[in-house]
Amino acid sequence: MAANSRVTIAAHALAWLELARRRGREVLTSEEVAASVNTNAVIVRRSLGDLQRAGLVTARRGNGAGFSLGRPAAEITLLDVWLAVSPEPLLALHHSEPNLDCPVGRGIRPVLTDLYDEATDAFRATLARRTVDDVLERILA
Amino acid sequence: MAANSRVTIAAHALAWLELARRRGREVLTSEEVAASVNTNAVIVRRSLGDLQRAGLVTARRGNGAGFSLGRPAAEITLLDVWLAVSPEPLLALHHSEPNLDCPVGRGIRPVLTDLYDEATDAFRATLARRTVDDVLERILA
DNA sequence: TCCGAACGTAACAGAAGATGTTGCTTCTGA
DNA sequence: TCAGAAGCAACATCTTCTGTTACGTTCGGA
Repeated sequence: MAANSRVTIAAHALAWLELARRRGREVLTSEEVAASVNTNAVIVRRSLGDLQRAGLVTARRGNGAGFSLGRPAAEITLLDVWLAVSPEPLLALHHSEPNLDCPVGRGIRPVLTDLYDEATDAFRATLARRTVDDVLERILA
Repeated sequence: MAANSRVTIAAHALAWLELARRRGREVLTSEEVAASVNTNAVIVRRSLGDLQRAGLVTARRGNGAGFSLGRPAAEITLLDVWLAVSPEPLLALHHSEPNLDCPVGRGIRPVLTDLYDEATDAFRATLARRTVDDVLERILA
């Protein structure tokens, strides 16, 4: 399958929550977010559920319920979003253990793990420099 | 599915080809590579086929055939490998077009594309600093 | 205290991709 | 010509993602 689009859905929802907030609407329902993202409300609730667990949004239940930002949009980085919704590493090791009788098979996994971590750290550091506020400002520019 | 392991398979195969070369074996069959990676020979041929198209290995057919490195291991970076085998972007945009009646839906895609490209470039730059030779040296260290 | 709106979540289906397997074709050196 | 090995297509299986329905849960307000 293609890379998953969870970061995109989450970033879209957060930017939309921030824009609504600026317009005086502190709370949006999953239906309202889903209408902008063009997906199902359950997908949004799942995604925002991840963000809630990470403290990026708050969810109110009951009558008049919905989601709102858990902290200022300028203090939510794309790295926060990525960590909240992306459990998978960018690159995977072997599915089945390599042949340990071969020097390469015996030693390659920690080596690749280190190298993949280096690259992933660079990826994360770049995401950490951009916030939901940046995203919205660029959209409105 | 989890992130794919094609880069891992390819890097493993290349490191093994280089080690074999140092030991005096210029050519390995897909069966021999598969034995080290612990997978099927067809998987190896598919993977090395990608690398061949990128010029990283050469394949000889016929009797006594097999694969060998297309250029020195110190001149094959992990970025070369990644580009040869990874067609998918690290982060995907929306599966279905967002709602264009919403300001966020209308403007978010190019913004996220730019931000994802930034992060992906950082990831690539890190991979570009490591070669197959580095991988093998670390394995043997 | 009850009701309704909306979140939380489980269950399921469909689509797509990755891996693995078999079998056949093609190439080429000996 | 022959045998070994790559190339390649077809298929099965497994997993993940997305989408959908359904139902339980929570809580403000009448």
